[in-house]
This record gives sequence, C-alpha cells and structure tokens, in this order.
Amino acid sequence: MLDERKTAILRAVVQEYITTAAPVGSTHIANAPGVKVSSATVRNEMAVLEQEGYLAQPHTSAGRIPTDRGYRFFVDHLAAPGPLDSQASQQVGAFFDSAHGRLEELLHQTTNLLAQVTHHASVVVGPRSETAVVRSVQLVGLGGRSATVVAVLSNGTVENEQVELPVEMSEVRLSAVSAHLQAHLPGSTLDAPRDLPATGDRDFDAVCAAAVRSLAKSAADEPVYVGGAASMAHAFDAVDTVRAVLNTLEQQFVLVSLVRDVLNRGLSVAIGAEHGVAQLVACSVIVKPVYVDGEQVGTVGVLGPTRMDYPQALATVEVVSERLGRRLSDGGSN
Amino acid sequence: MLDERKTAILRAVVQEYITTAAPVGSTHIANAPGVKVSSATVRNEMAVLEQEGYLAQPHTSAGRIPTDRGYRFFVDHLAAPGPLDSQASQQVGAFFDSAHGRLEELLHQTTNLLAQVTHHASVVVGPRSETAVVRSVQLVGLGGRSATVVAVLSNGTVENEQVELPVEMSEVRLSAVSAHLQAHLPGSTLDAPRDLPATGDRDFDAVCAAAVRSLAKSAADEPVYVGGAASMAHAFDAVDTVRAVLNTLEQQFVLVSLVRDVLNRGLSVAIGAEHGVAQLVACSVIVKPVYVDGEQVGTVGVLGPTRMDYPQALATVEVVSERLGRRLSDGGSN
DNA sequence: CTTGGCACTCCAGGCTACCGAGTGCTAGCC
DNA sequence: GGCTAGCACTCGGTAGCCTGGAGTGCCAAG
Repeated sequence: MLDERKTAILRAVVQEYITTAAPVGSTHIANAPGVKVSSATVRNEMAVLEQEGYLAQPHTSAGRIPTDRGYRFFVDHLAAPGPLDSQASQQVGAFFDSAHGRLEELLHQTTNLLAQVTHHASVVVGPRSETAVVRSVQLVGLGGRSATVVAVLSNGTVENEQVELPVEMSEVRLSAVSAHLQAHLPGSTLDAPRDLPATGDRDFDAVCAAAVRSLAKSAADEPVYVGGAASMAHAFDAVDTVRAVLNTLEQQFVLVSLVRDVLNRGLSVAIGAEHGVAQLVACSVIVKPVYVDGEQVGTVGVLGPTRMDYPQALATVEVVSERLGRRLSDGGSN
Repeated sequence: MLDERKTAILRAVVQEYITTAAPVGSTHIANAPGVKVSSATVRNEMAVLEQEGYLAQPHTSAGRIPTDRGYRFFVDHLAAPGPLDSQASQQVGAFFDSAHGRLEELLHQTTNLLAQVTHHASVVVGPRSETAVVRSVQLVGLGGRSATVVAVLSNGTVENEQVELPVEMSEVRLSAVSAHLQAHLPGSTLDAPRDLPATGDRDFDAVCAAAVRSLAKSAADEPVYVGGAASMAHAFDAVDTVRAVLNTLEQQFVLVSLVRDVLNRGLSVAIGAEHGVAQLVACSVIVKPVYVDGEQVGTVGVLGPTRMDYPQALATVEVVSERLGRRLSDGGSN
C-alpha cells in the first residue's frame, strides 16, 4: 500500500496525463495542488513508484506515464465517481425524458448517448431473452417449407426466427400449429420451454418442436449495440491500434464475452491487459449492469483508451445504467 | 472524347495508381502494356489530360493522379466489370450456400461478406416494409398502458413496435383487439392499411388505430447495416479523413439517403464529390439494387476510397446482389 | 529526510544538403 | 507533322547535424 505522499503524486500524474497525454515530469507534479514537496523529492518518489510498477518511463529522461497498475490504483482508491458534470447530466436527462419506442431502438440510442457524452466508444448488451416468460407465440407460413415463428416476451422484446419446416404444410394446418403453440407455450421460458402435449400427429408435433427449437436458439444470443466507434480515431495516433480496435468492435461475439467476463469477475472497470482481449490492450472498459426489478436485463459500458477520464466515465455509465433501468421498469410508460 | 492513345494512358494511370497509391510518372506509363510511345510523348499527352481535368498533379514535378473525372471516365469506358476472381467468387458462393436464418441476420452477414471480399466498408439497405402484405398481426399487452404490436409480412420480415395505448385495457379486451386486427388487417399493406370496420366501441377502435399507426411508422424506415468500417483506417492516412468517414458511417440516415440518391440518379457508381456528401468526398460508392421477383427489396453496396479497384468491386457487388436476390426469392429454402 | 544544485541523457525540431523522380521544353529525326 | 532523345529545372523526402529544453539521477548540505 502506498503512503499518503506517493498516493498524492500518483493521483497528480494520472490526472495530468489524462488531460495532456504527454509524459509528466517531476516539476509539474511539484507544483500540483496536494503535493507540498520539492521536485527532487517527487523524483525520488516517482522512482519508487516506477519500481513498484505504478509508473513507467517511455525512455530515460522523459517524464512518467501511468501503467495499467497505476490506473488500477487510481480507480480503486482515488477516483471517487464524483457527480456528473451538469451539461452531461442534462444531456442524459433530456435523452431519457424523450426516449420512446422499442427496446432495441432504445438500446441503440443509448449507445449514441453514451458515445456523445463520454467521447468514447460505447457498448450496450441487451437482455438475453432465455429467461423471459413467453407471452404470446405465433407461427406464420411463408410458402414452401419456410415459416416464421414470433414470440412476444414478458420483457417486451420480440423474438423471431425463420424456421425450416421438416415437412410442407398447408396454411390451415400451420394455423392449427400456431394455435397449439399459443395455447401451451405462454407462461414458460425459452431456455426451458414447457413440453407440449403430443397430439399423436407426427408431422404436427415435429413442426411444433422445430418452432420451439428455433425460438430457443434465437433467444440464446444477446443483442449487442456499439456506438461512437469513430471516436477511436482520435484516441490513438498509431493507425495500427485504431485498426485493431475498430476491428474488434465489429466482432460482436468478442464484445459480449468481454463484457460478461468483466462482470463475472466482479469488476466494473477493466484496464488495459486486465480484460484479456489482446487487441484491446490499449483500452479500458467500464461496464455496469442494468437492473429492472432487481433482475439484470443488460449491460451498458464504454470503451476508451486506458488514458481516459475515469471519474467522468464512471459517473456517466452509472447514471445511464440507472436511468435506463428506471426507464425500462416503467414499462415504457414514462 | 479522348482518342485511343489518351485513353490507354488514362487507363494505365488509373490502374497503376489504384495499386500503388503513389503519383505515377510518365516513365512507368511508357513501359505499361498497351502504351507504345516514349515517355516524352506520354508527358505531352498527360499535360493535355490534366488540362482537360482527367488528371491532377499534387505538385510540380510529381507524377499524376486521377481526378474524380478521370475515375469516372475509367469506370464508364474502361472498366469492364470483368469476372470476379476465383477466390472471391468461391467465398461468395460458400457464403450463400451456407446462409440461413432471418432476413435481418442474412443482410447483416452480407455486409461482412462484402467487407471481407472487397476490403472496403459495405452498406446493405434492407427492404422497406411499407409495401409488403401483412400476413399476420398480433397485439400483446405488457402491463399498464403499454403493449407490443407484431406483424409478420409476406416478405418474411417481422415488424414490431411498442405502442402506448390511449387507454388502459384488460388482457381479455386486448386479446379481442388482437383478434380483430388479425381478422381484418392481413392482406393489406402497411402504407395503406385497410380501414378496419368500426365496432362502435370508442376505446376499442382507438386502440386498434394506435396499433396500426405504430406498425405503419415502424415499417416506414429502412433498416441499414454497415460492415467493415475498420477498413477505412487503412484506406486513408489522414486521420481527419478516417474520422469524418467513420462518423458518417454511423449516421444511418445519411447512408440511406446517399444510397437512394445514387440509385435515383440511375448510377451504380458515385465517385468522390458526385454523391454530394461532403464528408465522403474522398470516397466512392458502388451500389446495386437487389431484386426479388422483379421488385426491389433492398440495396447492397460498398464504400471505399476513390482510389479503389472498380472492376473488382463492381463485380463483387454485382454478384452479391444477384445471389442475394436469388437467395431471397427461394423464400429461404435455399 | 528533504532540497538545491549539477552533470548527464535524450527527444523534438530546425537547418542544410543531397538524391531521385518527374516535368517541360527544344532540337533533331523519321 | 508528329515522335523522341536529351537536358535543365523543380520539388518533395530523407539523412545528417546541431541545438534547446525538459527531464532524470545523484550528491552534498541543511
């Protein structure tokens, strides 16, 4: 653990570096508020902080830069989430006051909101529908052996999937299947759909089963929304880094597991290498689950360079997650 | 109109520049196949081509670069779409052979396919559902005054929208409304929904109307999918350009009107300033409508630097649009 | 333990010189 | 008359050199 003076110095380095993006030297720190010693002393302390892995030097005779570990200490001990600055909070407020429409649309918009407010890329993972209760099901033929199965879930989302029917079926019989599904499926969840009573008609039962299987599959994956990817073009000057990050942002699968992984480890911030996605070592991720009635329905987060304004970003994510949860539990009747 | 020799020189310049990205000088051109004159003659001809606006010089004593006009001539007269190279065509084939699932999913994947094959960003605009015929409708209450209305359309898409009910309604009555909708709406289109027979019950009719209105609204916008945005990081070395382009790619509205606009003008290629989106002056767009049974259901396109391999990109877009149309008219039954 | 002082390091930026690629022009050739 | 070889000239990019400044580490004194 760091003594008070080292702490103050580390804080000053991080804050300075976050705003200037240039290695910071002992003289700047000595002048910083909260540090009452000379630059020589600061130098000594910084040497120690470097040895202990909190700071790094790009080259001899350059200033210091925080390491991942330095940022970690900063967010754990020094970055009181602090109140959101008033402009940002107003922006968030205005957004949620005027938001409306479908869940998917809302999540997508949220992504833009986060990107605008934080100036970083943002990620929103929608609810996995597996555990939501089915309210209504419908199977509609599309000619030939294809059909669409649609389910409305208790959380307001709609799952739909195209089904390849095992056998061709007349409109009329499909309607019967639809009715059968509608009669028996509602009330159960898609990850463990209630067993449908067999009718004795093999084709009929097979179609039912196919429909249910499709729905379950479709409900298993979580929708991901990404916003503000363009901000990454600012964030780094190395083109390679930009490219790697943008590429990764397009791989929804990676994003979902990244977010899930971070949450599983009980973190709300993953800094640099901590999150384990090699292409994103230059980035930090801040995530926060969204709760509705005590149940997690999704996650919001931002992704920016490790050198990001953590207090501000933490506060934004916090507020957005909270407001989004509130918005969703109103059932949209806001 | 250009004489044969100028044509050959212009072609050579464009081709060379497309592959090297560096201004090309008279000596290179003189050695190019199809040009049988000395570099001095080439220089004279290039001076003329520059005067006429087909070529430009970054600075005195540098090689020449094609202008937008030069590219335009190239694609209009010199770029036989040519056959897709075999690896690409195999990739496309494999994709469509194994593609399955919902329309939205398919379009989204198509976006990735195009990006991979062309190494450029790609845009796919989905069908506007306004003119599709309703197959089935359903209204499901979500508690309070909110409900979800879902419609399955003849083209296999599913439209769903959240509705704010004008009055609160019991489950049972909502079911009645749902049944009413299902009884009368199918068969008409969402842009001109059939008038529902009035029941005399004002609340009932109001809820019906609200549901239909929501659906119509939701059907009016065209889904847009973008892929391969990361490739833009390669395409330009000016960070500002990358940023501007990425930003624009996130504005779906701009994309849709860009695509529509280009098609309306009867073009399939818009080069640089031609498309009128200021932020994309450094880009060219290649678009192609997708037809199913003679009707346009969407558009596929790629967006890359003006300096792109037009023959290859044209061929790819052509093939993908054609295969996608074919795929969709099978009704998904491959 | 702190601090002022000092010698040392190293990067960034400005300057010059130079090389090479490319041009435009002109005189001669077919 | 058109083509081409030759030549003088232009100009951007790179390499080398230098210098100024910011920063460090260390030491000796308070």
